[in-house]
Amino acid sequence: MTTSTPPIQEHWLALLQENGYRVTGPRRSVVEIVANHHRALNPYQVFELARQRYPRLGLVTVYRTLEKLEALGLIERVHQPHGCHAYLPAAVGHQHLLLCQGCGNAEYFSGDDLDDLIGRIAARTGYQIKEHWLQLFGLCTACRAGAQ
Amino acid sequence: MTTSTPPIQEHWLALLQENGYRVTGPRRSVVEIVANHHRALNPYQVFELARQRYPRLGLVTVYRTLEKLEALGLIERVHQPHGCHAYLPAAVGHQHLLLCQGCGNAEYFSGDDLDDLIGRIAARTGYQIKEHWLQLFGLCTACRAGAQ
DNA sequence: TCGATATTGATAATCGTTGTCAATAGAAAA
DNA sequence: TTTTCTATTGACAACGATTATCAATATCGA
Repeated sequence: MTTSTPPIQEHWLALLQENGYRVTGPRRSVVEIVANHHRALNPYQVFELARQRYPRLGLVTVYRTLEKLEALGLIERVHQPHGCHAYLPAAVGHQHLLLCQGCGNAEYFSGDDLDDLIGRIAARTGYQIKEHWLQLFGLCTACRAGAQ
Repeated sequence: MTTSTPPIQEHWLALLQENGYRVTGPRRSVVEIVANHHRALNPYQVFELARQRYPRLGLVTVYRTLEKLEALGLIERVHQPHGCHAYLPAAVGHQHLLLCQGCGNAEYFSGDDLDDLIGRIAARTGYQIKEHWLQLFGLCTACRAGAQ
């Protein structure tokens, strides 16, 4: 039996390659961490985790890699009450975030139903609404059970 | 004719007083700026504006005053794509933000209608949802007309 | 295998924010 | 009013997070 590499990770590395970037050891380690986590990680957290794979890794390289991944639309910044510099694999299409306040787990959901609300607000205020942010915070099933 | 001081400002100063804080020149200048602006201002912007009223004002005092105003629930932090450290006079009750991408103007609106959506997501995901953030971005009437 | 050059890590520089402290000023009491 | 206590102030230093610099290194096409 062979341990297969998660496809997301390979996709990201291929995309870096296709865009003229080199695929290096440090970048592999960063991609591996961010692509396979379900919770928002800030640059230092990524550094600490990725360093276990690639011990010579420098923090600066983490910043630079995250910058490129964000530019390619592979990750996106998450705003939270405590810190606005954590990243998650980007959603497919336009989705919203559901964050667990217990374990930090993040899930996307699609909330198309906002159109009505947005239409009403637009009509009431005269604004032309171009974008919206919606995020829900709560406790996931596991944390509800555990944190009783 | 007497130029009357806006009531919000007086209310804030009174509340500072009631909570055992002293009402000082520097604080007056900060309160005057934040209480009377319709757009989110970061500490340095507050500093620059308030300094016009009270030239000896120090930046550190702005930070400390904003801290107190936030603790008293008089202002709240606004998260935006470019910067998460700007403040606005707090909403009355639970409201959402509508921000103009042109002039930066900020308005609150109530979006009670989210209950349905939140209920659906809770049912679908098993999460117990405790909080939510909703922000709309767009162009206000004036900016729509001007920025043609 | 080689070579051009993108990338790296170490270091320094910068920015925004918070801590320190003597001087000052608010406000209650005399 | 004047006095007195002490919260508050601004200047300065310290700090953490992020960005710039640069010689050494590693990638990947030739």
